[in-house]
Amino acid sequence: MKQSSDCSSLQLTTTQWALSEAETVCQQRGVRLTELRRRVLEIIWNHSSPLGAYAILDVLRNDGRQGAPPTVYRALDFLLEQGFIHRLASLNVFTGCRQPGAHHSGQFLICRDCGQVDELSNLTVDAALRAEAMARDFEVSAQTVEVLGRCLMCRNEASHHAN
Amino acid sequence: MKQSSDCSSLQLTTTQWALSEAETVCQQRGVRLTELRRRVLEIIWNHSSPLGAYAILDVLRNDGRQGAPPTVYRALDFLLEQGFIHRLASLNVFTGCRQPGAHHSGQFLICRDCGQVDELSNLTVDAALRAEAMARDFEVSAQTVEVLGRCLMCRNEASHHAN
DNA sequence: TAACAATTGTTATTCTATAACATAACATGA
DNA sequence: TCATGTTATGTTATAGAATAACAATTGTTA
Repeated sequence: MKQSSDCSSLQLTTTQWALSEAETVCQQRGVRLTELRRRVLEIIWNHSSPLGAYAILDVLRNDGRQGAPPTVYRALDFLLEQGFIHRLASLNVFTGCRQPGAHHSGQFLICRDCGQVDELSNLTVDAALRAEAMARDFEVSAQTVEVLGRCLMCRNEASHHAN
Repeated sequence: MKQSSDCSSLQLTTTQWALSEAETVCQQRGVRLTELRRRVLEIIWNHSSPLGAYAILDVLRNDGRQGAPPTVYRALDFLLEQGFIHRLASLNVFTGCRQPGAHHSGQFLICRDCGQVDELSNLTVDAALRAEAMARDFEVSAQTVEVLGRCLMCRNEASHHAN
């Protein structure tokens, strides 16, 4: 069994942890985490909330790198394929995956105010959806589970400003 | 308790049923199901699979009606607000709601081959997501639950062509 | 080094969605 | 009925998201 390192047990930022995990997985799989791909992954993890493709492109251009949309989308496609990031369909944004390389679909709580995302792995949800699919002879290839709402901090903010 | 009519118990097409339900709900709410809104709802229900906004626009233009994107999007916004249709975020398409007016989020099985959609109302999924949210002090405003895959018919098609 | 594959650069285009303002239809009270 | 305000639609332009197609570059391997 592969022993996966845990973010909290090391003296690393989450970004550093994510990058080194990605390096490891890529080596194991014989695929290349190029400078560009690495940088895009870093940009995503450095940001507190998920980023859109064009926001990532802006950062790349700030780096001094030349680039057009395909540059970003190709890197994103790679990172998605390898399971290093997730795409949130309801917002057209990308966020780092907490179980890199696992190729899972993921479930998300998304705050519509601050944009922060909480990634869940609720087996009940997953199992219930698979059961529904099976009952209908439906072959599942991907799940999109995104819960939009407001986090505690933003609710407190809002009620505070209301006074 | 309001007695809601059921599609299968009447000699109506599903489209006719959906339109008359919408009429009723609009009257109850004092909002207007205008010719345009009614027609957009009809277009969506008449089609076997969900439609994108621009596909709907094409149909409207075929009707001879003049129109630009905002024409369609405003009608869609109204229908979404009233709970007569759903938007499938993973495909950027719109599909008729089987419980019109209920303002629920819905759960969907979407066949990536034929595009057909099955709308679920799985309480376990809903409850599990709400529980996760509550545990994190997260206030839910909408759920996006979309399962992408292949329906039985399309799987049979595929294996048949493979021979 | 030659040849091939994988990656990135570049230009253009398609698809999705909204901003902003003009016009038309509807409702309401004087 | 007409003046007024509101709601809905028409219209033009643009923003935002994603991909097609081809060129140039880099990496790898025989």
